[in-house]
Amino acid sequence: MADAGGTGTTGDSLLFLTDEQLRKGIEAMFFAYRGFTADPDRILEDYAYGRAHHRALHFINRSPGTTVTNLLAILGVTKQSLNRVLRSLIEDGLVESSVGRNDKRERHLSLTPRGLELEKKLSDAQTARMRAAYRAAGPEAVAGFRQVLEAMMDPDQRRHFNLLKDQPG
Amino acid sequence: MADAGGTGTTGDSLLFLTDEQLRKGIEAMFFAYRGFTADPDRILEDYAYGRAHHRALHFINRSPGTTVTNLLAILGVTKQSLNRVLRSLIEDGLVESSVGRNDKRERHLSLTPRGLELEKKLSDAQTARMRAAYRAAGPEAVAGFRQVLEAMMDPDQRRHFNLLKDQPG
DNA sequence: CTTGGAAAGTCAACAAGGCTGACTTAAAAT
DNA sequence: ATTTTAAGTCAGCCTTGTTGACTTTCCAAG
Repeated sequence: MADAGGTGTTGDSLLFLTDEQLRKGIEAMFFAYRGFTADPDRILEDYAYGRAHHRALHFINRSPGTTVTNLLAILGVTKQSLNRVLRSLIEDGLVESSVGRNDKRERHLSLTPRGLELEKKLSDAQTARMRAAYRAAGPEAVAGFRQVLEAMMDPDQRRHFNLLKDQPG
Repeated sequence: MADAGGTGTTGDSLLFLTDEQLRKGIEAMFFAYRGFTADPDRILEDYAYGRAHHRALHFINRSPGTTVTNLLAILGVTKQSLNRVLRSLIEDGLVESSVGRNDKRERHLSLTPRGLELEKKLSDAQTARMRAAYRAAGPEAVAGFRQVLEAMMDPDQRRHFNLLKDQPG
């Protein structure tokens, strides 16, 4: 923690590493995450679903045909937690679970037309805010935003994040 | 939604506003927020406290003497939710609640030495990750990170965020 | 001085969504 | 044939959010 205050002897400006700046970054994450989830949350109320359902819909849409095990690793929750959410989505006809071809133990998950519809509704709401923020901040700010977020992830999370990259979606 | 794909006629590069880029931003927020909370969460386990306790400690530390009403507005939860958390922190001697001078209905909240100690422990853990991420990404990336986060906030949240700015803390 | 309303706190009940632990079934791998 | 893996289920618990109803305290306006 030497020179964390940035007032030391390094000529290079490290003022962006002061405790005050870091604290503000923490607070920015807190307030921004609330905005980030606010719009989908409002929509989900009408469906008696929660954030957990949204996450499942998002990542199944993102990687159609993914297995339950893979989804568990991405979401970082227990099998029981995910199962509760998945069961209701399957019962309601938003998600389809099909037995694996090669390995019949696996279940491959995909969205039904109704599932795609809700996912799009949620995604549109969340993306609208994101787009406005991106547009307001500009491309260079967005690049920085993405760099810092990626650096904040745990290595495992970053691996999952990068595996999602550039998929045909 | 016109030209959201960025393949249209605008000569200006709007590739950072493609649906794919926005989706990646959403996923980056999700994975990064998990990293963001991971370290404090581990510490809180030892104290039988949760994230809600951490948030209360953080903002009381940030604005010593703040009132319950102000804290409610910042945290965006109900009085009952906050009260449960606050009560346990007061009972355990981490937070002090004192009757207001001018308005004796108000309670002014501040951290006790023990409260300061835990807040520092949590803050140090969270700040360490933040500092590493900032350092890895560099000052310009950090500026962009902050710009985008601020643009994502709801106006009310942004107001609270900016009121916290540059306090003597 | 009385009264209306704001601030704070409390009690009860409930829901979402995490968790652990124990257990079953089916199929793949050894 | 046995072990391991993938999936699913049941039961129970915790945290943290919610509503609604209610009390106490106290400022401020009529």
